[in-house]
Amino acid sequence: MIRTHHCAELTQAHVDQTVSLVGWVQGHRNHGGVIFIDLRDREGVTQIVFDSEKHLASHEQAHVLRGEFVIHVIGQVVRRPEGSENPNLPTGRIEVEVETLNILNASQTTPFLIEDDGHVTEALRLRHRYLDLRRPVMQRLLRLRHEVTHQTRCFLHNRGFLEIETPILTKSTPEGARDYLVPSRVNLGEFFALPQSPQLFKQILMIGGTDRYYQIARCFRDEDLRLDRQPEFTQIDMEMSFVEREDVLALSEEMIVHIVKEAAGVTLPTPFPRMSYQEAMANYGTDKPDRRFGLRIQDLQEMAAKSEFKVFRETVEKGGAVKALIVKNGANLSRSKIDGLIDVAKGFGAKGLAWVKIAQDWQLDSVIAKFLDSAALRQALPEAQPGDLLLFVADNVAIVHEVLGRLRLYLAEDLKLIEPNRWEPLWVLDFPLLEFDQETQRHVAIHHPFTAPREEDRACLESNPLEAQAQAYDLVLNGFEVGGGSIRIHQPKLQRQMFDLLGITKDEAQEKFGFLLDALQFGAPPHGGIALGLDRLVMLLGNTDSIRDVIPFPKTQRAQCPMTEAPSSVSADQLKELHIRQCTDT
RNA sequence: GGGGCCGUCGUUCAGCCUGGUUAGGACGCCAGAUUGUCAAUCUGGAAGUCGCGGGUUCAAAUCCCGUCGGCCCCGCCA
Repeated sequence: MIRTHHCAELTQAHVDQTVSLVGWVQGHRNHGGVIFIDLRDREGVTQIVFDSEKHLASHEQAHVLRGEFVIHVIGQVVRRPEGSENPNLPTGRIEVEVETLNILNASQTTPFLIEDDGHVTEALRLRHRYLDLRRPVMQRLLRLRHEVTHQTRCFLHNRGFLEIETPILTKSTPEGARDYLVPSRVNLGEFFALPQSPQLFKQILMIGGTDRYYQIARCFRDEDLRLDRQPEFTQIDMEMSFVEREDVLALSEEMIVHIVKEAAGVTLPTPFPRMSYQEAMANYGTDKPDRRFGLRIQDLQEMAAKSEFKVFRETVEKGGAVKALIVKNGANLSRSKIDGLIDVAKGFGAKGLAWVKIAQDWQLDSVIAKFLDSAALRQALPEAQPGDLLLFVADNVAIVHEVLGRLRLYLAEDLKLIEPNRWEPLWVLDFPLLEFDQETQRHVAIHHPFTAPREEDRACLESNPLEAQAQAYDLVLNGFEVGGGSIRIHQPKLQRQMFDLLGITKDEAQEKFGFLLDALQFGAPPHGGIALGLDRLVMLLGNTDSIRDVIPFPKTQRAQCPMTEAPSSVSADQLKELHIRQCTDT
């Protein structure tokens, strides 16, 4: 070993020892007769000193050192002179007087400084990710991610789960996201698909008698990117046999609490609150409510129906909805600020945004005040008080929820309603099984086609399938969907019925999912599971605002890697071997 | 496919609205000075096709059009 210690290790206890350190030159402070350098490695920083009076040769050598040179030094640990300790550094009470300097590698001047608060554009960071990763912030996030996966493995191992790998080269499936395709040279004209999730394999594993499976599984979806979405991402994927919904919820809740506590030191409030999908939509306008702040959506249907305000009354008469947000102490917002909110609401799809300031004694201050009955409003909104601002949207229910749901998040950000270090996990339950897709004029599964309906809804699958509820559940943390799962269909007859409802013919079903239908006929156990979004979870725990910060080598929004410049064109020979011809449609 | 913001020395920003000096600051870089710094300091210096292309104009970093790239959002993400 070249080194005897890492760069965050030395303390007063090591004084007088001769040590050997390696690392990167973080900065140099040249005082003439003495040169200070911060030596950095993964663990931290130690100050090393080149003193011309003590070690003239190494001091002479040290003049060539520049940022990010890789060096090896041997020297004595000494206590720093009185008054020159650095309390901000764990190693700040000591330094190493260098006797021998060995330059292991030089470095060009870096395109940006290796420091946490360096203002650098992300594009440049990604192009030189090897430099970006040297920053302590990134080291911290890499380590956090490792801790999360490590704790996951510890927990699930102790609960009897087996870690099992499933294929990366697999079969394209018709439903869901776009597949990434991989041509097969051996089977010309045919393609593998990269898995969107290991869904079918984990079900097959249950049928294979594995009982409890998990995998830190890479998943691929060829869809557009967002700040919390990458084309390849990682799921903590798990499945259990002979379980009901409560079993999966209980075990995954316990697991999350364990991981988050052990990996990040965060204590989540337990038990996790639960909310139906209907409740989430009605109160928060989304299926992933951020409950770190209030600002719940208020229903004003009754009041609006009787209102003299034509927009409200006619909306109700036409079957629409009228709902509102109560902005606490919002009456002091300026008119121009409110005009800004109106524009924001329009941007979210609203035709308009009515507003009312509640003044002293429930006097209403608004351009529509004369149409509104203060007493009726007061009765409809028991939580509202003088000093508050009311924001109304009247439209069809879907738009009202969309607009108020997004406006709610906008206001939380804008008015700084979210206290830091607050954690709000939430189970969202009772999802509908199906929804009707106007575009294709057919039913589509809300979760996926293998999700079981509630037992009591089996009958209405035939008569009124849109009424059926799924045995599905989502885990929401601070407004992000960090997990989802369901109890699966384990009876072939029900699975066929489901495919029928989705408009998948028998032939199609057999061609695409035949192996599952076959397997279900040979004694498939009841089973269910869940998949957690590892990247999103680490992003939240790491208190960073982009999924790219917790993926070592992420893609940009155009799904490219700035460092490797993937994807790239390939040689004509490679294509020829695969019998692939490129056509350029213009 | 659509909407929004952004692009200026190595980096990060100002300048652009209201066209007109030599495009400016900070950090970094280079050279010199300096024995207790840790955002070291002091002195001096180098460094810019103003993303790219076209247009308007006597004159474009600045106005207009297009295009490329980055980010955010809608669609999409069973």
